[in-house]
Amino acid sequence: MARPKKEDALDISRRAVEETIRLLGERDDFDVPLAAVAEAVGCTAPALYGHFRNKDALLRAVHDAGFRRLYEEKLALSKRLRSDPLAYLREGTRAYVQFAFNNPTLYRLMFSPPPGVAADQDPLSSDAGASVLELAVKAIKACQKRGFLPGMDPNRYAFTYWAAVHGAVTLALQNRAPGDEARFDAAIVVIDTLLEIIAATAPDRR
Amino acid sequence: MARPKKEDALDISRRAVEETIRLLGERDDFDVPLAAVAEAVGCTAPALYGHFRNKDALLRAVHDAGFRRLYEEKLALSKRLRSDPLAYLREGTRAYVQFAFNNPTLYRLMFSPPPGVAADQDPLSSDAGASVLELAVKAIKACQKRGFLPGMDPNRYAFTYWAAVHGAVTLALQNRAPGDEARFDAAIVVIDTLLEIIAATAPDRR
DNA sequence: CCGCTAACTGAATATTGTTAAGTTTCTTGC
DNA sequence: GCAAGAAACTTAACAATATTCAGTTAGCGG
Repeated sequence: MARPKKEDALDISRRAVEETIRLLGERDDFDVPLAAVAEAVGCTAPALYGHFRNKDALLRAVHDAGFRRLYEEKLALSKRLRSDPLAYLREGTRAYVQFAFNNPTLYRLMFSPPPGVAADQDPLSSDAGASVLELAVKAIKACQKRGFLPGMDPNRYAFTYWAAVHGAVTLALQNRAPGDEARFDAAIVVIDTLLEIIAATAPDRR
Repeated sequence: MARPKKEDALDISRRAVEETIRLLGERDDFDVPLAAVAEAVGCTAPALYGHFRNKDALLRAVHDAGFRRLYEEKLALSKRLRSDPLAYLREGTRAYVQFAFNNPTLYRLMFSPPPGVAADQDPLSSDAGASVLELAVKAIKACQKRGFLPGMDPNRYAFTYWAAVHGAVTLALQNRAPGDEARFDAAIVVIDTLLEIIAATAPDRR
């Protein structure tokens, strides 16, 4: 009873990541047992150690795959809305929030990972999170070309913008949003507030 | 070998929380073994079950104690700087960031707790986090009395402000801050950017 | 057809949260 | 004072789960 029919090695690790993401969608913490992942993939737990050094390595792969998904979703948007920077910023941010609410546990794994998962990650250069920030920087720069946020350092402002959105998302997911609005709305309100501020920085057009 | 000398029940659960906070300071995840807490307190692991229903309940107590500490630190500041709202906002935010960097694991437990710890927490009314937000609302209102942020909804703006600071802190702690500055500086820059924006909303005094 | 390697399996081990049963100390009614 | 009962802890047992180990089988080069 070893070596089933014939299984592509790449296939099994790719499927392990996919199934883990799926299983994360069904629970609210990321302590998914390795045995559950193995069963979903169709093997036993120790078999996974042939593809990942340990559980943290598997979760790190999931973490990275999450950033790739998020990046690709946002990239698709930017192609559609290249012409209107402010609309792209709004819709891109909404897509970001939507992603977080659609995959709350995955989002938590991506941004508040247990340290074993995030460990030894290069300060941020080779990290998938960097490319997400890059998108924000591009969006801010595009807004500046239309006259918004004149004279501001785009990197600095993009990081502040991203921090606000990310903070609102995590607070809302944690149910720490104020008022009686639904949690999702609380995050949307933050976006609207930020966009109002940016819009107010436009040069007068009177 | 049971029932040592005489131990106040309140004393042991208070010390369990304190020792857990201390132990959290020595590690970067919150999987501190119950046995370690028990040894620090001076009892065995099962003894803790007389004071907390389970480990999650202990961590929830730690979570709440963290908010109380944060709240008290900020409250002390507000008494000293009541006269200058913008300075209070700046210093209070710096104290907030300082707290997060001084107690990174505790901060993560407070704001990204495993769901078992945060569970059944009233939407937010009876939560200690609400009082922290209250401080932000008061600070924003005080700023408005001095002419800043005219006409804005203070609750909405306070939440956005808090979200930005919280987001910057978590991103910085996760080493996802951009550029080559130290992580702490990255969070400070966000504060400065936010304060610049608020200052720019003041009515002209020319 | 033979050995060799890769890749997986079942069983074993270690850690850790939790429960069970027993024991000692304190308290309280008499 | 003292016996009965409750309180609060102990040690031992249990359960879940990550990880390791030794064995076994499938495919492949000769």
